[in-house]
Amino acid sequence: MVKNKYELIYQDLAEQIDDGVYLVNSYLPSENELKARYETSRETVRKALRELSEHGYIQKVRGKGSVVIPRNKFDFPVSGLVSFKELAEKLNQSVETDVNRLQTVIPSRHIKKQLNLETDAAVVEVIRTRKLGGERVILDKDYLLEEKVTGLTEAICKDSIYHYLETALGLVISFAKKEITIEEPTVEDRECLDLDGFHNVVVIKNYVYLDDATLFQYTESRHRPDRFRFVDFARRHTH
Amino acid sequence: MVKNKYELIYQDLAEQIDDGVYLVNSYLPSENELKARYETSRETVRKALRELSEHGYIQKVRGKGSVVIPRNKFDFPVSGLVSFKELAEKLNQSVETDVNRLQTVIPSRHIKKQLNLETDAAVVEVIRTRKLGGERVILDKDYLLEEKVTGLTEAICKDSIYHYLETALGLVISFAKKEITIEEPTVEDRECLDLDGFHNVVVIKNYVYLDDATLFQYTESRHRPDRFRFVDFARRHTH
DNA sequence: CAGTGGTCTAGACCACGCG
DNA sequence: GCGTGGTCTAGACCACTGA
Repeated sequence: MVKNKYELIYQDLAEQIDDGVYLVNSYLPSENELKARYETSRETVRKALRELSEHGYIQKVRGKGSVVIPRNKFDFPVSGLVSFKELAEKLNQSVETDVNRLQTVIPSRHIKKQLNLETDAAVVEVIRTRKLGGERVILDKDYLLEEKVTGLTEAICKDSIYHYLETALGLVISFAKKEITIEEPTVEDRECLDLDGFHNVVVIKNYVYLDDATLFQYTESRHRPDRFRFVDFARRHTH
Repeated sequence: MVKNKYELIYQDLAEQIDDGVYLVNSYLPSENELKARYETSRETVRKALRELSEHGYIQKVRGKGSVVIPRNKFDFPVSGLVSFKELAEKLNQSVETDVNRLQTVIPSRHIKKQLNLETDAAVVEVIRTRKLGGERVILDKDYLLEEKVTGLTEAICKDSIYHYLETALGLVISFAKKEITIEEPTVEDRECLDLDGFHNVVVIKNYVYLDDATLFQYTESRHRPDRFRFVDFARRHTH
């Protein structure tokens, strides 16, 4: 697997920041210095720095340089489109997934609308509960276009759907639109989650798109409120 | 106010997408075509297209072109660091802000920790309630470094603090780290909000940084759950 | 095959920070 | 004035798409 030059520079610098080679509030070497060090052009260095900036590693200050900014390595990275399995690995928590349902269905009107379907294309419905510390705290309902996701099995759903799609099927997940709201629990929520005394659930609706800009998945992730946390890094855009 | 070339191209294309000149699922002109049309270099066109892509206007597909993707113009843009006033204008709702408190204080230990203060630097505390349709549904608690925000008045707080900082004081807000959780209402929440029967509040903690990478504001925004909605556009990052 | 976007280069000029 | 990052250019080569 050959990497791009800017990708190598990005990873090298990101690793050094994570390892404390460059401390928070200190400056990275200047662009000219990096250009010499990596034997490349300045635009290539700048591309790596741009990615570091977008991902919350550095802040560029005109006339001065690139400052390393604070970054909690173990934060919940929902905003970057991370799957539950990847997340669980980062958090290093005891987690478990139960597959309640896995079937191909003709989508209901509601699901057709969410997936923007004109025709009666078949849809794979996956319903899973996620346990943290033995309690069922997340209910995930996925609806995927069947034509794109052949060969889903219960074992795959217990592991990671994304991992399967990306490695086995070669699909490239590109972007998602996400919506977070607070709702009253449904009957299904009460059945599938250990809600104890909680009066609300946090609902995350996800519309996931592939590389070629086609919408191929709609997901509802329903969380018990005490176990929900969302962190985000946002840059201010003025246009 | 002179604009950069890529900024002009960005705005021109964004406007045309919003106006339906380029429809969802259709392609923008190719980079070479745009380069000729705007009489510029390809890298400059690419910079404009990169911004469109980051902001959820287009998806670039190799070998084919830039596809316009769906985008709800009136969505709640919390993720881009937008102030309540800017938001209210977009939503075109009847909104009102009450300033409950505006004072300079020696920060408590908790606030010092949030703002990462070593010394006893003075902090301006602003507490506001936001009304939507006559009901008090948001409680905003802001803590700003006093040395940076001289001259705050109640009238400014009723309008928009960000607007004052950016225009009158020339501060440049650059990025923020945000955390969303669900909590039990405090006594203060019960006093300041019309909670009716709601058992939870949505708490958004914001750590806001300036241009020069200094942390200068900590904000807690406490929402009644039925009036809370957060939407986000996220690209998948694989590194 | 021609056309598209992705990467990379070498160089130019500008705006800003700081001494 | 010097070093920093920000913008812009003209050109090269590659990888991918689709006819």
